[in-house]
Amino acid sequence: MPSNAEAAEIFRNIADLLDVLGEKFKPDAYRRASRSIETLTEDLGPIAARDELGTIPGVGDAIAEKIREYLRTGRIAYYDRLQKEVPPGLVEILRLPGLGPKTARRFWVELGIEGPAELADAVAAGRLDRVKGFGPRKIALIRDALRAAAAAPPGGARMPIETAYPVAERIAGALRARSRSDRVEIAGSFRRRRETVGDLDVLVTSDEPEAVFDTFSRLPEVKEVRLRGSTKETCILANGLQVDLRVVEPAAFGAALVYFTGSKDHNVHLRTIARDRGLKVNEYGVFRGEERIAGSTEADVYAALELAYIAPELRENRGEIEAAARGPLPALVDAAEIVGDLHVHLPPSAGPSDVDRIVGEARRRRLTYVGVVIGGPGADGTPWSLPPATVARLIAADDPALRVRRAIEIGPSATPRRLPADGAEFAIGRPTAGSDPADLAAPDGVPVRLIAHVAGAADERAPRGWIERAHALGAAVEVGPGAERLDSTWARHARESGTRLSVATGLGGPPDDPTFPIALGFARRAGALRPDVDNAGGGSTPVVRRPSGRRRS
DNA sequence: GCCGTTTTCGGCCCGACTGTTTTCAGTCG
Repeated sequence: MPSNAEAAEIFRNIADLLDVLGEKFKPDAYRRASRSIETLTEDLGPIAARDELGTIPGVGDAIAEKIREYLRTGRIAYYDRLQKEVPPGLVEILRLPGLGPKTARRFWVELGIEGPAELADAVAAGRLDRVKGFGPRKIALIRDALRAAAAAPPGGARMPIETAYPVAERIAGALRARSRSDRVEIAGSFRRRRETVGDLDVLVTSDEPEAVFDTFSRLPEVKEVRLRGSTKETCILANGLQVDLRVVEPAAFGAALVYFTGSKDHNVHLRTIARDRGLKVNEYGVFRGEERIAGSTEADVYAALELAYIAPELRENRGEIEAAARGPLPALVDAAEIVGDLHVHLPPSAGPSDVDRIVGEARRRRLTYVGVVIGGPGADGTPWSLPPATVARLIAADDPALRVRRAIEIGPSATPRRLPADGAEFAIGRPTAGSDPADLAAPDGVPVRLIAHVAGAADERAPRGWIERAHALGAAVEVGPGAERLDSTWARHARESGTRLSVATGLGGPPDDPTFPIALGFARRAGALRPDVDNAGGGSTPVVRRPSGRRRS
């Protein structure tokens, strides 16, 4: 089954192989095409069917033809040929930290080394000592890299943003509290809210870089300092994540934030625009000749390039720059606009005090309504419901400032029968393994307000049917923080089909629960505006479309 | 291999850091 991810990987591998062969510009061209394909919102198949492969940034005639070949046959002959030409071990050498194409090629051509094992033998035998350009430090670095690669599984794995978020926030918080730094911001794909992050780019303004580096290096999360200069430090965390910390002056903070937030292709496009306007842009600012004309804020940088501000979540070079050149972009849904959450869970054993905790937190967050799930099929499929005393406390908590509503969860194959459906005011559809969206229906008189998917549901990778069902029921689709359960894909499909989203708030979770910022970011990446979001305020969103004849509180 | 309100040919982002150097090459992001 051809996939965008696999095609992107093939083109990335082609770039590596061309690197080793000493090609100059082709590797970058293939990498650019690979990154474009990776961030596509649509499968390659339909794009090819419409004959629109050429509209993908970085894809020209030659790569379009290779994509068609891949879609047709599942293979690319050019790739197969390159793999025969270059020993596979050389690509492994290329992927060792600190070793690049030039070095790998020299090993191959000058020493006949074709893989990591032969390289290790050469190091051990001292064959590298006599080679020009290899001093003792370099050789030690190679030895370490080989040892690390042998000990660790093949690295480079990206981490789900949900996993990286708490540690990223802890680091940022520690830097804010313990150093004399004025501004601390985590940039990179983390700030763009990609589903996964490869590393963390932390940006700090301070007039004492050394003190910032000292604080950072001593954090308990930091396992190893890999390099340290006057403006930059690179560390490895205990969980394996790499963190690049940079200290910049306040006058350059906006420019640095743009630069290190990326994406790379967004930046390259910005520089092209700058050049067209007779300007230069780098991480220090926008320059006309020697004069810096912008740099302290991101808005200044975009304005100097005659562009409207572009939200980080949109910076993927998918047309956002062209749109910003035409005028202001529509405002994406904002954290302050989220006014409620209809899908708050309490465990079946929860008591009245748990209700108070949830309600208190909802008030602190200035929400105007919450829906609490009082029953549904449990993880094992058997029905459960909250104890009557807890439900009574829920009803009592309802007041004009915070409307509290009761929900039940339903699934097509496991519609609960022994639930207090009597007290439920709306239902939340929950896809279950192997179930058919068409079968999803709530008990009589109970409106379905939301369809929320959970990890492990069989159809979560093919959400279209569920989103269509939500659309037909007039329900919203919940967006959560799960990279692996493809929440951001759900958000994109829902948005493209005009189905409303609901942003999960993580209400009731632990203090460092990343649910809300990530779910919100996924919605924003999908281009969601306030009217697209069911739980974003604006006055037009009734909490529940209530069946007629019901009590009103 | 891609791309074009300077171009269909001749460019291709740009700066920090490291190691090995007597002024620079390679790697990384």
